[in-house]
Amino acid sequence: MEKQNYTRDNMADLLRAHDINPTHQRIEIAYALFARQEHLSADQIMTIVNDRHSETSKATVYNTLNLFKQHNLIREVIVDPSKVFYDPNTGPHHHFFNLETGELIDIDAGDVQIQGLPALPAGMVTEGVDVIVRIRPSNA
Amino acid sequence: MEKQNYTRDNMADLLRAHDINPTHQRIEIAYALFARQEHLSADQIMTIVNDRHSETSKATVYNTLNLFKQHNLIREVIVDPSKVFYDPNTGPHHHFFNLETGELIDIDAGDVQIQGLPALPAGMVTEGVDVIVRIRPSNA
DNA sequence: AAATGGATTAGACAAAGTCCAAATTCTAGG
DNA sequence: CCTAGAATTTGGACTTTGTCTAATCCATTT
Ligand SMILES: [Mn+2]
Ligand SMILES: [Mn+2]
Ligand SMILES: [Zn+2]
Ligand SMILES: [Zn+2]
Repeated sequence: MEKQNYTRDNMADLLRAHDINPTHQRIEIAYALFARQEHLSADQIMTIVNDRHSETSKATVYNTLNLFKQHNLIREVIVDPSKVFYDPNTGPHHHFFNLETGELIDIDAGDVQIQGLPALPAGMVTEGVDVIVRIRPSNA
Repeated sequence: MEKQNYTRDNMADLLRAHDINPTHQRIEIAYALFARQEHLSADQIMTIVNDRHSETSKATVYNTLNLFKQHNLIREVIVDPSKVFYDPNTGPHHHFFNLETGELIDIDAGDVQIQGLPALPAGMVTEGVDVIVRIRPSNA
């Protein structure tokens, strides 16, 4: 929407803005997610980041993704039973989930209303509401 | 709602009604889910089924749960990044997910309306819509 | 340059789930 | 009742995702 120039340089600024010390590896991982604006698994990110040249270990990929998550730079999407997807979009939104390809497509939450949800159990508050629309090719 | 007498005997009928050959192990696994009407992981089911006496292998637990799912006797709930929950309720419904305890609570879908979802990508049909309300204790 | 604290790493480890070939159990026919 | 064939179950190897730890590396400060 607003800014769409995702270079490695302003990845460092983005990280600093979230109180994250920008290191080589962290910049590469952030760049992989933000430049593409896609939903990626840890394994995909590891492949992308190590594709060109530099080496980033599996431990660092997981460390970094969990760090980004804690600082609200990215969020997780739980939709595939076998792996977590990491999402550079932290704004309120939902997802189409293509059951055929595993692809995720964002749905802006601004246009969506959910009505008729029952009252929360006593002493509970809502942390968030996730809507997942599972879709597949019609000619399947 | 309707029937709430879940005995091992009518588990066999239930399995036959879904074209599943009722074996000892399948009856025990179905009984674990339907008598409790809870959302259980494969590991929890394995523990329950082997608790009293008989032995059921891990392979059979997974084989059976996948078989039940294929025959629409149960459904999966994908909400915890580390394990799948199996749900004896196949009617349309959503879930509260207690982030503290991992507990799932059903929300009947009859009362819930979702409006403002965008059009599906071309050539796609909806397989289902899942709503997950993540909740946590307010005094956290 | 040395010290320090943070970051990264290899590799061991754990947990969920799948796969396979062998063994068991079930079913039908004779 | 007995047996062949089919269906089911099983132990254990294997894969994948993710975590953990102790050693190493690196950046910043003095
Ligand atoms: Mn899994
Ligand atoms: Mn996992
Ligand atoms: Zn998204
Ligand atoms: Zn449910």
